[in-house]
Amino acid sequence: MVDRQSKKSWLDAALKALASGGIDRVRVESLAKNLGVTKGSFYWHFKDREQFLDELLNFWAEQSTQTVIANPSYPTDSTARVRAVAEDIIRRDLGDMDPHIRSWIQYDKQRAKVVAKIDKIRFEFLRDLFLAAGFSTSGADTRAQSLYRYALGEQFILVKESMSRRLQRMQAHVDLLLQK
Amino acid sequence: MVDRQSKKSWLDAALKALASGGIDRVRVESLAKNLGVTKGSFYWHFKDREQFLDELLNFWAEQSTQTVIANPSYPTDSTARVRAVAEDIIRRDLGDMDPHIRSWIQYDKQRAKVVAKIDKIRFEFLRDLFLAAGFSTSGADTRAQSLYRYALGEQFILVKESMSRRLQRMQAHVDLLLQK
DNA sequence: GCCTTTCCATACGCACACGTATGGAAGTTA
DNA sequence: TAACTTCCATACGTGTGCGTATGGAAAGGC
Repeated sequence: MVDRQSKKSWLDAALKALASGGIDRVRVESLAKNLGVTKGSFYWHFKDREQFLDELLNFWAEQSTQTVIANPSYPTDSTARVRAVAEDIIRRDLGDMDPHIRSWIQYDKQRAKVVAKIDKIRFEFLRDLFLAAGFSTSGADTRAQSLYRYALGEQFILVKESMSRRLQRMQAHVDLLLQK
Repeated sequence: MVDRQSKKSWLDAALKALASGGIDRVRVESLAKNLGVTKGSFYWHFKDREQFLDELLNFWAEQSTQTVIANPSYPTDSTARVRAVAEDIIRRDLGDMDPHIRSWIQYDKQRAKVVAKIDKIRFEFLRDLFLAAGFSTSGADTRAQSLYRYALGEQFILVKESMSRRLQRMQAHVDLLLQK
């Protein structure tokens, strides 16, 4: 038994390729080469490339809801929580794969629905943070939207800065959001 | 003289194709079909697809600096100007082509430099607005960054809302930024 | 009216990537 | 050990899109 592949190994390789050069680099023969096998393996595990991409999106969606939301180590103080989450968002780049996924599904209405759901879940998570921090329904709503758009914008801005500066900026932004 | 093509007509067609389905739909034979000619025309006007894409990016860059910045009809009152610009950003989707361009050049470091310059120009424009509105250097800086990231995030968020609601949200965001 | 330049059509070769067909090796079960 | 399942290699057909070569039509200069 030398190097048998599973579905997961293909999906992992695909995520890596996606992050390196976009969906255009997620090619079955290319992935096969990276894994040290041939297409034969791919077409045994998956029907075709389209179905594979569907699984890839779901694969990402699952592990992205797990990471962003469920972090038990956030502080209990409500405003401190907001700050901690904001820092977390920058540190892990909102999940790291996010811009690649978004660029990919931008022209695919069907697959965009999956990402829209993720957006909704994340937004509600952020909104609840602001609600807990004592803001009104509409106040929490706009603040959560501001924060989420900021996080998205952060990924597509092309004037890249150092991590410390980005963290600093995010905290300055949160300062604005937390004013009463 | 029946339907002679110019460089510009190719570039216009390319922008349209780019907006409709991303850079993957910018194909010479496809564009030729849309224009009612054959590849022969393309390869007379352009060396190859790569050089064409370079020209396309510059083509966009020129007309995007013109539109966003130079609008003489903005109000003279400094905070009213901020609001007017913010509304303008939403209304014209930060130039409309922006998300398509960004998705395209995301994996192309060379071409990304062009977009980075645009980012810089726009940011400085926004920062000057906040400076004029009486904020300190660092205060104007973070506010301009917040606003620009908001604008970028707006383009990639997948929970699409109505224009009126988006305008309303943006104004609420500006309210936060303009607090003293 | 000829000649040159401008612009495009047609036809071809080529590379890449998908999907399929088929056989076979390695492991599993009986 | 024989049969069967799991997984992959090899080889092939096909479509798509790039780039090139060549010829020709239309327009303008002389």
